[in-house]
Amino acid sequence: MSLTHAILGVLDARPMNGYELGQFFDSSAGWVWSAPRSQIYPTLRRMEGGGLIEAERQVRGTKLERRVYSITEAGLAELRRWVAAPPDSASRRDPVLLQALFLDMVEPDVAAKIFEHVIGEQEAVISRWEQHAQRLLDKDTPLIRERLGRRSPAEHDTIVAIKAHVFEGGAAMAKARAEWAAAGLRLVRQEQAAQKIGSPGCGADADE
Amino acid sequence: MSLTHAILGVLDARPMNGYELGQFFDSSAGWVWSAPRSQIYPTLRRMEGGGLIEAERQVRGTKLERRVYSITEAGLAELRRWVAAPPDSASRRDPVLLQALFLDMVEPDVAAKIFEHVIGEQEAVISRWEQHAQRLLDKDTPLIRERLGRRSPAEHDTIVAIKAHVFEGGAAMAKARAEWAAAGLRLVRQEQAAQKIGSPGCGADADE
DNA sequence: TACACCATGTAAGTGGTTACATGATTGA
DNA sequence: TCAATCATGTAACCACTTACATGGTGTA
Repeated sequence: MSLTHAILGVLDARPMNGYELGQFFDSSAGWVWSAPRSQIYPTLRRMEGGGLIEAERQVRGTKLERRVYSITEAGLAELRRWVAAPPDSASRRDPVLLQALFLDMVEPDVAAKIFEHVIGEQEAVISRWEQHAQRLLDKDTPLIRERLGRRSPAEHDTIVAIKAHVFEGGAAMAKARAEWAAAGLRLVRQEQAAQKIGSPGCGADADE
Repeated sequence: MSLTHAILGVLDARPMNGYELGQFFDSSAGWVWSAPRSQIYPTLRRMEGGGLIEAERQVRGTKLERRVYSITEAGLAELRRWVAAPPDSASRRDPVLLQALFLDMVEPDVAAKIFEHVIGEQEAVISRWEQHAQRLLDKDTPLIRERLGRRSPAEHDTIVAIKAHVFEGGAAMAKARAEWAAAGLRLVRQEQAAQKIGSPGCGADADE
């Protein structure tokens, strides 16, 4: 139940309603975890039932009600317990690796397109993660300010260093993936070249 | 529906029954994708219904029946279609990054233990992926032999190069993760040291 | 005859996605 | 008054996990 803990971690920075949480998870800040609102609202109700968070009803205008949730002592304890527990190594399935496993079944130029697609995608991901890491180091995101406001100034540098490190990690993983795809691209380009030389019967065949 | 395609990819090497597929997905070869048998059997039935695979009933002894599935022309076409299609970039949630995001909430030595745990775990993963990559390059796994048996010898080196590249990719991702965790460990160790110097009141406080 | 392995499933539950439903408030 | 945004949900579905159920076969 990672969503529960993601929500606890956000509400530890400041109280929010479901709508705001949804916006947050949609933003780049929520890149590490995300959830549609249809999952957020029921989860909040469940968490409230479990005593991890508590709601304060507010009314905008005359009728529009919103439920602003804050983390409780029990929620804080649960968050700390979960953070300190060894992460369970669930089998990480990777659809892209699975697809690449069968790339020998298609023409080299099709395989090349797949790798190029991955490279482009990952490059966008890298810059997004890195930008956010920098913003955190600069203490320049809406949430980090609020979060730091509740902590002693002596801790501030450590806190942003750890949070930024997570986003640098996301960038690092994306880089590894992009480099892997680039190597794959070189691999299929070689294959493509070998095919061109081999096919018009201009001699010098490899293994026969 | 990645499991469907994973199964198609395996059955393209040779016909198998559900039990064998289960064994395969449990083995290191199935590290890229896995599924419990409770998911495999219904999926096979669905795929048979869809005409992607066809079953041959075999009887061992007098009563024990097994259904050996082979890929059909339609299945092969679907596999090729899926392989050539651009991978959809589903938001990749990462529970470990999420957990690390809140590591500032616990004592530095607890955070250090988490990072150490990740490092140890990833190192085991790296060697497994790398070993399998090497076995593929050596054409030395049960499945790759059967797979190559159905392809022209001229293709063999390309095929194993691509498949091995996938496992090298898995290793590369795990390495990136291990390095990230190692950097995280250095980060919290620094913090730990700063805390020790700072706490007994021996002066030289940073930011005040 | 007992144990490891072969073989195929069902059922209940979780976490997440997609689509749909409803209505209030604010500002151009 | 119209559109964008605020606000909270329900329903159906999908992929996957965990637990349970059943029985045959080969061999020590």
